[in-house]
Amino acid sequence: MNESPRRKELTRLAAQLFVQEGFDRTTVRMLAQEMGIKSGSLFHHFKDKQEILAAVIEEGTHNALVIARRSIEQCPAEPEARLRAMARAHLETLFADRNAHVVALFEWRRLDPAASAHLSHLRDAYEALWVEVIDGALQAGLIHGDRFLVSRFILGALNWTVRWYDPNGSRTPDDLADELVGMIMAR
Amino acid sequence: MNESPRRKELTRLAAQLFVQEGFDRTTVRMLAQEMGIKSGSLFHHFKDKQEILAAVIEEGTHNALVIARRSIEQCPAEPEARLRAMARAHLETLFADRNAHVVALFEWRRLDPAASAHLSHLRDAYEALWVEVIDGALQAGLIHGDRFLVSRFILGALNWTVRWYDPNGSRTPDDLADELVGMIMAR
DNA sequence: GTCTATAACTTGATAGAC
DNA sequence: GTCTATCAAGTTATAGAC
Repeated sequence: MNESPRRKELTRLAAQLFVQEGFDRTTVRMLAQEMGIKSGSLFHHFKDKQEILAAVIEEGTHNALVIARRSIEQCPAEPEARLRAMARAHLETLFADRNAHVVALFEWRRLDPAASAHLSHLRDAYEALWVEVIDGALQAGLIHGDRFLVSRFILGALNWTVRWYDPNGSRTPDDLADELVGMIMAR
Repeated sequence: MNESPRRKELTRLAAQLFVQEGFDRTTVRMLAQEMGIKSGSLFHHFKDKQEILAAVIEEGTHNALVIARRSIEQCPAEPEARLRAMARAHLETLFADRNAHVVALFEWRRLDPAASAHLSHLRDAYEALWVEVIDGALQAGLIHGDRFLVSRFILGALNWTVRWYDPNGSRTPDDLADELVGMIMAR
């Protein structure tokens, strides 16, 4: 993979537009303008528009995986702390980090089959990490339910925050994460 | 509002395509073909593409509201039954009913400001119904947390099922609803 | 690495006949 | 209510100069 600093910078700008407008409504002209170049020059860095999307989604998923791993390594080994750390990490990559993870979650369907197949191992690794942490919480009796469904519900609740959460409001992403974990914990 | 049977039928078909392809990628030619007419004829029924989206979203949100109201009227008045009924109704409109509610949830942002303003009362009424039911569950000590956040998390978990749930699998939408309610209930 | 210019095509929408 | 024919504008992507 091409990993020039220039390309990384352009990928970051693309992620921002993809979140604001959606992939389909974002034109190469809009991308070029945001990057301060003309639309023709874009294709020196990316083969086509699809490749820009793939680059954004790869970065977003990779970031999420790295940050989540780091978070659970650095936190106490208790199931509750690990669950909280995962939820916090997820919202951190969604709101505090760049927008790439949001694009990965909401525009995955727009990837062509080849790119999707190539990147699915990253997504699978991230979801496996979640299931692992949730398994720990289940075995500790902290939460209850089916491991698969619990993961899906928690991730759904977290992902949907993109649609309503206002980062300029009074609550921090960490507050949200803690509230969600509190909601599902047996008392 | 124009409510001819023909227009209703076309709206139903549009909803299906909007779910499959997304609003932006669905062209008026695709819509026309699905409806068995030519693209020019479409504009006899709808002023423009935006109006088709507005019609779909209005129907989807209206349906969701009607079905949810009926569900909690017909179920026992206990907080747990009502919560369960709301979750089941939500997934019913998402999967068993037509696709219009899915479009309402995932393509709301594509509405122009005028249409969004005109339809927001429907969405607000639906969300108010949720908050009402959740308030009951909170007061009964069935669940715990902030009423606003709990509503958002539950709706997020339910909405995101669209992205992973396979209606042809072994679980029914009702199973999902019950599992979700079970997950958040204090024991 | 960026520019200009443009090819090749698709888009939403209209006009007028039937 | 549907058709055909078509328009104007916008789309992705390419070619070759600098």
